[in-house]
Amino acid sequence: MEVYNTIIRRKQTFQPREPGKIGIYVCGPTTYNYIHLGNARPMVFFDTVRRYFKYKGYEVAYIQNFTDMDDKIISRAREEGIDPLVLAGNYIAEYFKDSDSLNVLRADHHPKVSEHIPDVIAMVDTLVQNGSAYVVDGDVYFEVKKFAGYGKLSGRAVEDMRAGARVDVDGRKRDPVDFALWKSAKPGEPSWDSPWGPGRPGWHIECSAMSLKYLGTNFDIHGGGFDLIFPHHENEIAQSEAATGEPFARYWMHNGFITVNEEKMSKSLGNFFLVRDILAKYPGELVRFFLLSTHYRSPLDFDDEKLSAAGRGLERIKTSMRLLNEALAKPEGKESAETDAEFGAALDSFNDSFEAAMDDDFNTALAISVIFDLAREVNTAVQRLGPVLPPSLRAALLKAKGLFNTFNEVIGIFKAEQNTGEVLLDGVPGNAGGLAEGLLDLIIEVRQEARKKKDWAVADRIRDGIKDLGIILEDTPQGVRWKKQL
RNA sequence: GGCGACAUAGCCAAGUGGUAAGGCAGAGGACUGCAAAUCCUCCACUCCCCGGUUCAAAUCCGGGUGUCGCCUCCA
Repeated sequence: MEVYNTIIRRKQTFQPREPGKIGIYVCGPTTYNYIHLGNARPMVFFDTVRRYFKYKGYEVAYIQNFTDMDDKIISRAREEGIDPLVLAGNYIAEYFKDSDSLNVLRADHHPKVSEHIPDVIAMVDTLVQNGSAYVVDGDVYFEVKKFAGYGKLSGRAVEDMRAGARVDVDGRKRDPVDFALWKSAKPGEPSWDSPWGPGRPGWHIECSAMSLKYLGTNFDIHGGGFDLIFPHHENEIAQSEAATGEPFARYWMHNGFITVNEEKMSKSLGNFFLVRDILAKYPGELVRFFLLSTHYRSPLDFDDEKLSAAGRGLERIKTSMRLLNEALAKPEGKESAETDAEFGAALDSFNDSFEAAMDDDFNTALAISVIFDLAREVNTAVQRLGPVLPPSLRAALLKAKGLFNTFNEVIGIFKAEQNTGEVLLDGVPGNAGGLAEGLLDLIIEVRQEARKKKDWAVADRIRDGIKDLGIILEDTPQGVRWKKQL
């Protein structure tokens, strides 16, 4: 399979460090707020990468960190008058609520900086000892000019960076491009003891320390958003390779941005959408589907209309699943001569197409188009079906169902239980749901009686009225089907 | 200023040398009491513009225009 590697700027045949095993490290959020859609893209995308490798039979170690200690967390905690780690912990809990909604599986480890201070200190110490870093008044800086390969990921020359430095130079640094490994604590700031005095880790060092701890050197995939290429990942490479003397990561994968009105969505621009707020209006699977419907390296513009349009497409796939299950529920009947042989044959090609798409740098947009092709094929086969199901068609439908499930295992856009089309009413679990559904069944029954009497005025009034409440009724030869409006 | 990415129909979006996937919207038809859902048909002589290479280019090369991003915390 081919994977685009940022460090060489082109696709490359993927070869894991060890056959059959893959280690992935993805940079997670700084937890001082709820996550926004821009954070969700790498979560969903790399989750899909991980799912696909598993599907391919690899043993995957998937690590995603939380930055639970940094300047923004400290200032936010100060505003709210609570302990920074408590604040960060709260948002980590909220993070998981959102990631669950997006069908993102838990990582094998979710390391936090605050719990890896000894690892960070050991690494910084190594860098100081071997001359890659220097200490100034309790701060420790990495000396960029000591690392010959600096700039290899982002394709920049150190000279250019000096020329373009926009920020006031910290006079204590030997060179403007040097960056902090350890920051001494100002009065009142949380801190840990270290050989250089009380302080806390710089931003970049945590990812180096934790990825190396869990995955070792030269691990397979390091991922994150495009904006992390420089300086974050560039610095990670420098400090990691300077510390270990070995290659850091083999493949660097970076997802493109979510934009709003063609502008980058970001916390600093203030034009971000919280996942939480989007989830209040749209199902998590739809958000996930939307995020995967564009190739991960392309920018993705977000607005309600685009999400809705994607929703109508997703609905088509779900409808197909529902029709498929309805057909499978029919009693078995006689083999009919005209059973569509092409159907079975067409099915065979879908799995190959799906894998080919995913093998080509995780082309989820193309992979999803294969799901649409499958849906059409299923719908066509089911369309002319009578009251009974011939055995050969049953076999083919079961095969199609297996394909849907396989694809879904990777893409993760619907939950298995939802395949039947049994959609729960909004926010009414348990008894209340039973009540709501009971009322719904009753009103449908009444409407059927009206239809029997050809009282179309009453029948239509019920259908229209119920639609305003968000329930769509569909009359079919087999009876009435209802579903929640998206 | 330095570095980089992208430009495909009304919209979203695949496609990196062989003659334009898929989805949404739209038009017509089948089905339906009418709808909905579903199916069938149609919907880019053309891929930002201009040159070039080639038997052949949306795809490669050169130039131009436009948009976006990184260089500062950011996924």
